[in-house]
Amino acid sequence: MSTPPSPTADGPVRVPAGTTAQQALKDAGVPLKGADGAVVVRDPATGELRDLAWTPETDVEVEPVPAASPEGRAVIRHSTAHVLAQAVQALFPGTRLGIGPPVENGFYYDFDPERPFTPEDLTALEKKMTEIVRAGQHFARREVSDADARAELAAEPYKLELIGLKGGEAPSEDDGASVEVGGAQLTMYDNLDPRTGERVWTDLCRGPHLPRTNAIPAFSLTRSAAAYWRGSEKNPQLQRVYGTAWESKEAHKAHLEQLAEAERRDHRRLGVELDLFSFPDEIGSGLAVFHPKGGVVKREMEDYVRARHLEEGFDYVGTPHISKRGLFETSGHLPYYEDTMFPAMELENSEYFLKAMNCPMHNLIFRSRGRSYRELPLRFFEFGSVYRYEKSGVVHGLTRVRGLTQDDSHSYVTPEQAPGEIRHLLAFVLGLLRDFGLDDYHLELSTRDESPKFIGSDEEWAVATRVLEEAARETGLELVPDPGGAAYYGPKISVQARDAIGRTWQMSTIQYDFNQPARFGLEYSAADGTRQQPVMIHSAKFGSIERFFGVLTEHYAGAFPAWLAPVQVVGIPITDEQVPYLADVALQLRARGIRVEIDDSDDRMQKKIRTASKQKVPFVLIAGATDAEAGAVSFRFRDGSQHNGVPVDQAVTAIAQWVGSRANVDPTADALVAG
RNA sequence: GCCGCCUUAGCUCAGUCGGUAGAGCAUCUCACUCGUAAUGAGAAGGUCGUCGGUUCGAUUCCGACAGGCGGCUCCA
Repeated sequence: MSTPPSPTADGPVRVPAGTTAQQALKDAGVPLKGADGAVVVRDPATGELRDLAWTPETDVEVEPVPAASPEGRAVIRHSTAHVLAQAVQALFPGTRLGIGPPVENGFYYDFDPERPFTPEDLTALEKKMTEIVRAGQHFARREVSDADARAELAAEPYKLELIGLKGGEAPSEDDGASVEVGGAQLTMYDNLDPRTGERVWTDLCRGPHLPRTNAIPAFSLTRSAAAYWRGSEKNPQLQRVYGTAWESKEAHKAHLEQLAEAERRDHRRLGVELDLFSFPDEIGSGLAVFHPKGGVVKREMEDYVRARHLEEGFDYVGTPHISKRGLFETSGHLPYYEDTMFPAMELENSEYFLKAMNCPMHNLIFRSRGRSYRELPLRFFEFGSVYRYEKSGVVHGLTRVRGLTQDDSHSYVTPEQAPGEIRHLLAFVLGLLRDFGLDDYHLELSTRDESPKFIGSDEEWAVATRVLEEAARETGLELVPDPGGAAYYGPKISVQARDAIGRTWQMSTIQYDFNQPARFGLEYSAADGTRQQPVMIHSAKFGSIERFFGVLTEHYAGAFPAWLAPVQVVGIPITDEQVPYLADVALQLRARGIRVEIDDSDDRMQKKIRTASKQKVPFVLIAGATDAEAGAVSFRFRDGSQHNGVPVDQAVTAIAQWVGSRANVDPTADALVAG
């Protein structure tokens, strides 16, 4: 017996009036089970998704939506969220319901329980959910009037609030409320016992849902945490339970494996294992120290970035870490950021702040003497250390710290030069990211919204935004709008890079600023002898060195490219006899600038290989008596491949060339021979 | 900042129903001298995050603080 081909899986299916969508799909041979099976249908008249039990009043053509599609997964996850809520109310009677939408890779449901959930509670909930899924309860849609819904949900204050929202302003998409009360008509979803038809549980919900709970192929709960009701810190906090659900057990397993991989790559874990950096309590939260091995990687990054800036026409400058209050008043930062800066120190009747941004100091360098149009574009660059008093709950490894170093530059240009300068900066930062092995990215354009925090005229914003947008479009990269995400002084482009396991990170930013030049009274002499105000373009290429360090560590899972690796070569003697021989090889490598160590410990050589592998050293050179007599060494690479009996001078040259090429792929026996 | 959880040797973690603690790895010493991911034996290492309370006695129970983790809010 074979499943008939489903030519209609992607095409429309006719649902006759008075027939359920499910029956019509079945008659048309559309699969209803498995990852390709339809879970809901799209009503082309409205574009909305409908339950399979939907029975149209007139003939209609619908599109089946398979489980293994973004919308199909969202339906599975939304239905699983309902099962979770039912399980919570079964195990913890009296718990009130918040909202429970699908999200990327899963779902959550917010609750107001008697007490917060423990990990054991989650295990018990998962078990209860499995029972509910196995029971095969029907999800039954029921339209209700607002008044009836209010009566029915008298004990659910949060749901009542949502009903209240429906009448007034539309619930915003991003607080998740729309999944419950998105339409004009309120609906309830009843979970019915498949044998008795008895109503087991019910929830205010817009739908659509799977036909039955046992149509949920695979799910698990992942964690619980607090979340503000409707996303505002002014509101009380509810207990949010996160879970994931998928169209198949395989997809579920693959997702859990991806989470495990992310954990293995966590830069905080690798930072300890590879002895790269730490956050001593004695210094303070969010303040990193780099150990010698991390210091090597950091310095290689900085050296390369500094060299590239010089090649691209930037002038390297230097500025102090603290400044008097007036500077940040002039720049206009203080009213916006004083509470996220470290508190002022009082000295000699002046208040000094640790700097949280570099631009004001660069402006002073610009202003230190008269400037000519002939000097423009004038580009100041430095590794500027800044300090930001991040709230205690947001500090996170190297990606969110309180002390960081920006590879920060400010280009001063004429208004006419601005578009060209932005193109130049964009090409530069994209090239830099590529040089470090990040080559998959999209751009985000952050603009102002109606908030009063943005300064400057509408026209100025319009010009700046248009200039940025045009330069961004020219790259051909995907451009995602981010309204309201701009800095107070101007719009920005940010580069979002995708790492080796598909996560995106905000890296570079390019900001167009017409405000600070005015506030600092910056000017240059134009060709006609008049004094003109330059435009200032802020740009951080990595964002912060610390953050980029963390991202690279995770991107490469700690196995840095050879040119960045803290230790590039480890020499392993078969017996102590070969230590002097390897020491000589090491000397030759060091003469070529290679970072090499000899493992002359009294471990067995197998153990030394294991140690070098765990340290993710790109080149292991092994030498025994055979090699020494032949004037050769034997290579072992990270992937376990070997290249034995290589004459020393060839080996030294091959390694030096590989490192010098700044290749971001792992060296292997084949690659080295080919190279 | 808010909510919850966590903090025992350098790392990962046991354990003590209240009577001052243990393993593996790492470190050090000795033996072994070995051809591509763990040789064996021994030693050393902890005022159980800090401060306070309860108690005859606190690493254990309670509280505060610090640091960490997961979220939320925030992110120039």
